[in-house]
Amino acid sequence: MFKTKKVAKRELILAEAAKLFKDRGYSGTSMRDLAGQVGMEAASMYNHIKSKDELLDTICFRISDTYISQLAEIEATAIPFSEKIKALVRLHIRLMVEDGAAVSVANHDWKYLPEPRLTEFKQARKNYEKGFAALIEAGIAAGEFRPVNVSVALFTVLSAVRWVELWYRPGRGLSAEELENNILTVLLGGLAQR
Amino acid sequence: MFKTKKVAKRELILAEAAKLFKDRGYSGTSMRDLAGQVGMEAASMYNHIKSKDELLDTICFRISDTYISQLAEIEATAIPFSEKIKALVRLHIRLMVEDGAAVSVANHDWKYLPEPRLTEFKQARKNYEKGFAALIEAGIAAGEFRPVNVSVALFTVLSAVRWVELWYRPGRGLSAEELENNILTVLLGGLAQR
DNA sequence: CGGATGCTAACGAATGTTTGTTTACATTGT
DNA sequence: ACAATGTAAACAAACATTCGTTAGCATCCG
Repeated sequence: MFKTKKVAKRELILAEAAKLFKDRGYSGTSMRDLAGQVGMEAASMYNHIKSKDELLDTICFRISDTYISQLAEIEATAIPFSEKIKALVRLHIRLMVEDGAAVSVANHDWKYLPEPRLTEFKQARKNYEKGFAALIEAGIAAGEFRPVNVSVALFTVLSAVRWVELWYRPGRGLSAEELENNILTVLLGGLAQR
Repeated sequence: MFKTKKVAKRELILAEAAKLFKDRGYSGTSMRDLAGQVGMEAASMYNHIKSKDELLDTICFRISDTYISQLAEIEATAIPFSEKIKALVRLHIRLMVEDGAAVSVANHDWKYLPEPRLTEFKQARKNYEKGFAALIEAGIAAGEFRPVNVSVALFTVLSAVRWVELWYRPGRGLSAEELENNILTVLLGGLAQR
């Protein structure tokens, strides 16, 4: 007997939890709400999960780990810095489109992580930002980017991608590819006509 | 006898509520937490406020009203479209710097507004976005902006300003003015060297 | 005096989680 | 082949705690 069923149920709970956490927030979502969405009683979920905290932990760190490993991969690739930034922006957009609920939770509800995981998460994010900033800085040094304040550029780019979670619905108007191209045009080329 | 004292206490409660809602979220903040921050018992606050919902309502609509009235003012001013966009971006940054907690609450916790105020808030925001988008569209038509997707440009600009609430601390490194200039450079001129 | 403002105590409802039990099915021993 | 055993997964009920809010009473101040 394999536990494929059990894993599937756990994944179902995680997926529904991400959706509810995104819509109502972590504190605003009760285990009974979640159970209703999953299709069982709240108590029954504890056959598949350890706690509400654990759900949040799993959702947040899966996203965090994805970003970190992808950053390492891009750092190791021999392409111009502008292409590295593009690849990172594309990664953000793609993850947002494909797993928007989880990304949203990792962006907003990480603060409800209990210690010591909260500190670990913040550290991981800081490391990611540091790596991202280093790419921008190197791009400026290489003459590929304009000499703007690195932190401002970093956070402007990171934030400019967040609205996708709030607004974008695939199959309604823009395709994911058009979305990427438009955002990259604004971020890299700027709004003003040259 | 005037109620200046009562109003002052009410404003204190509102200010502390905005701070706590920002840090812990609306659902994650209890009235006892808030009372502790204000310096009285939870029950005592009800001499100054009607309910927890009312706090959220006041915080959200004060911000919303500010944006709407300022947009109307900018729309009525005879300046180039690029200057109108600049003025709006500056407004967002300035409000974020001056009243970051309230802006953050209006950005994130509006979804906990009870009906019918929730619908009113969403409608107000939609109207604001429509007005903002019209300015971008007119700017493109006038040849001031590059012909990008208007919605993408709108949300990219609106989001690019949100990180200020998460990251920027006045008096640490950048001044508010440098901040504005750097963000405007990235958004209007783009990251890439021309 | 009398209203404004604070407190303690308490309310019912909702919270995350544990307990005890049942059902259904897979595995084992013979 | 089949009863015995083990286990996964669901449930209802209850746990202690916390929630927003109200009631009743004290105290201060003009």
